[in-house]
Amino acid sequence: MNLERYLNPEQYEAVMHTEGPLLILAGAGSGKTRVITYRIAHMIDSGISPYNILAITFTNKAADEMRKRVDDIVGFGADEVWVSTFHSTCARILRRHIDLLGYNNDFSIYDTDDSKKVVNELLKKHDLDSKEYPPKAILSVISSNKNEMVSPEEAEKYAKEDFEKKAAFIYREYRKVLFDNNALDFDDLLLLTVELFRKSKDVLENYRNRFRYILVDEYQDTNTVQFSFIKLLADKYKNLCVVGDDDQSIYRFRGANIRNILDFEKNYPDAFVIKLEQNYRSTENILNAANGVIAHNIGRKEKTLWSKNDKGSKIHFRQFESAKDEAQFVVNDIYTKVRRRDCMRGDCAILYRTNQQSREVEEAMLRENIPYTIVGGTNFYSRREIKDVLAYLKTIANGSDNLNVERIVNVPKRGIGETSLSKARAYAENNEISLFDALLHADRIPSIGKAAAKMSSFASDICVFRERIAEEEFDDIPELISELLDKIGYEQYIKENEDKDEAADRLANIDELISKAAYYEEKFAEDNPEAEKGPTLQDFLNEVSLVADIDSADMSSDKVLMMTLHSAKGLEFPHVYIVGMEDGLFPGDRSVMSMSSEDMEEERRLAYVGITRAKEDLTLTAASSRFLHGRWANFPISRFVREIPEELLDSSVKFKRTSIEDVPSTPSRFSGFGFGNSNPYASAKSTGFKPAGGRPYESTGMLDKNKPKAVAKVQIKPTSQSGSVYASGNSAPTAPKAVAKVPVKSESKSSLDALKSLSKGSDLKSNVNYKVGDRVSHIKFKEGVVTEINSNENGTYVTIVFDEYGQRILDARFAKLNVL
DNA sequence: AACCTTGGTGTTTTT
DNA sequence: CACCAAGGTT
Repeated sequence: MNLERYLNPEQYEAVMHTEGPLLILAGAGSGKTRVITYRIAHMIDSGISPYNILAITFTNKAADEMRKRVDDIVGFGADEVWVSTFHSTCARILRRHIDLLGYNNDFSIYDTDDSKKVVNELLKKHDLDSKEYPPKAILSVISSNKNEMVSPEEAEKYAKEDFEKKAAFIYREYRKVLFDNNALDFDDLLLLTVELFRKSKDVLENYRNRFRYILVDEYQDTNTVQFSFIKLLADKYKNLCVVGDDDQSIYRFRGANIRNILDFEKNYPDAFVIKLEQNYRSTENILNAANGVIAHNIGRKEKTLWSKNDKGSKIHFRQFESAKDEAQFVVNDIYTKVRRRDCMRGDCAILYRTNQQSREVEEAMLRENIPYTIVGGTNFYSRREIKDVLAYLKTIANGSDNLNVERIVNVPKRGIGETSLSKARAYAENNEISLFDALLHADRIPSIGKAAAKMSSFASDICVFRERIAEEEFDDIPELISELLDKIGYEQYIKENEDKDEAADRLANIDELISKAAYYEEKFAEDNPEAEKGPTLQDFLNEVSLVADIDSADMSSDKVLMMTLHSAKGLEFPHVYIVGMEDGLFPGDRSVMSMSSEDMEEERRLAYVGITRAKEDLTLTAASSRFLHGRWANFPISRFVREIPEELLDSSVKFKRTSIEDVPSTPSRFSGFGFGNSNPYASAKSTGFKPAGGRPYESTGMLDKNKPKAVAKVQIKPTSQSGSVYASGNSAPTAPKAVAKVPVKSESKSSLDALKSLSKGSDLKSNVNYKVGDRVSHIKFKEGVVTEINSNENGTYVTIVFDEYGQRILDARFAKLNVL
């Protein structure tokens, strides 16, 4: 490999320095990923066994990408490198050895919701008022204690005020409950792995010898327990390379300790330090804007990013009257750029401080029919139907998990109510058995009556699945899930208890889960070419518990991306919009009011991260007032905008509101169709057009849920050459030109729901892109031939004869079929 | 036992 | 506003 051709001198040095502790201070856009991948490739090339390399990345997505890129360079061995996140790495280690700590290897992983439930129950049990002791606050105490490796006993000892004492007490109880349920929360994964290493020298020695070369990306965001984990592993060979940028440390709230990177040279006195300061990503203007902002932080490692890139255009800044105008401006701007062929939709990202800000922008996107993807928000895996199914799977895997048993024991309804359940609970507690075991032998519970039969039938159904897994009767996890759903009648339960749209949504999500399982099976087979068996149920549960929102984001289809500034870390886009640049929002209330310089500096780093995502074009927007926390409030322009050197901004009205007439608009788009037609005032408010007479914009037209009977005339217009119609989520492949009359349902909870169901209506129809006789492929059932397509009032159903699975009738809305 | 209404509450960011 | 929890009703 002639590496010098591909790397600058500093990068080259970092790649070649494979032995001993190494700190790479990599400024934003300085080719960090390039260095890491070439470094791993070089190591493999120079004879180091890929089996001895551990690379910790921040997300699973980054891990997959890194493996792929290494593979592209060396062509072999990349799949033997252990690349994954802290949490996944620890989960894998614990699945093998946690019995040494008294847990069972089939442990469940609890998410934040689960943890919150446990805390709530504990508060109730000990008669503590949840107002005086907010579960959220308690949880954050528990979490930071775990991150700092403080035991409940120590926490109780050091607690001074009443709240601290009670929190420490709940912490102790919480640990007990999780242990009894054989469950681990996110923090436990790290903490218990460190405990394991300290307890078992054999296990530690084993992993030390395995991971002789360790690489940690995004090192500025590691917390104390992660630091210990790495230090324990690396202490024998000391081949530890950490990569990071202290200016991009944005996870203090979850325990990240910026001192880990600032003090690296103190912890490893013989550490070699390399600074990467040449930026290859952004225009000079963008880079200077970022430098101008971050310069206001003190106590950073001194570095100056520079670039040979062009100046580029200036930073655009606009302030609007409301968040709605702001959103409309951004959406119009993207529309215009795309139409002018300045860029593709997928080149544009809209970033915001808080997830709820996505709402206003999403509405504008839907109004203009621009395809988009929202990363994050309500996590797929925290949806009710998904949690239900996963709770069944977790119960099958781990019978001690009372929390998940409670969730599903009467879902779908099987007539097991609170009274009989509390008897079962009491029985379990008195006999020191799990709730599940109590249910299984419900006939032994005193005075329980006819609920006993229902309970034991529920429990034995679960047991049957357990046995069948042990007997290897299921080919794969999708099959297991499908049979489970059949057995418990989940689909029927959803259809009976939700209205049609909602039911369709939920069933689509379940279908998505099955697809994810199928995809995971494939990925597992690729990653473990030697494996004779597929992944276990525990493997799958690991995977789904530890996915980040960003991991499953589809970046390749041409859609505008919307995400929080946090999620955008590590990514780059030609065109970046940051909305909500307001003091009080960004920087947030807390940091403004508390005036804690640490909070404020972290917000500023977040601004720095946001700005440096942009390659060519950066647009910052603000609203002078917005509806927040249930009321209208006024917001001044963010100090971070003011910290950008004035000459870099394009706006002549820099600190004045852009009046609505100044919003550049694209008139042709709004003539003839669109929501605006049904109400000129709504149109005016959202697009910047004033209706004749200049009346004030008080009406929100059909988007107002107080006018439920409104009928919107919508033309779904093709927005690309291929003529696709889009909604959030999956794109649909055909282009109906028809004008659809869609009633806005009175139950619509919000204007957003109304808009969504409108675009979904068109989406569903257009989803059928195949006809009788077509050969199609399905993610689970592989290939087959369409023999029949039927529509009735419930929807469209496709009959397909699959090569391997025979005839199936699938709901056209959910089946993801590709024409071959 | 299941459903519906009301009221009170909270509000960053995420594995 | 939007979500959840508790209480009252069928």
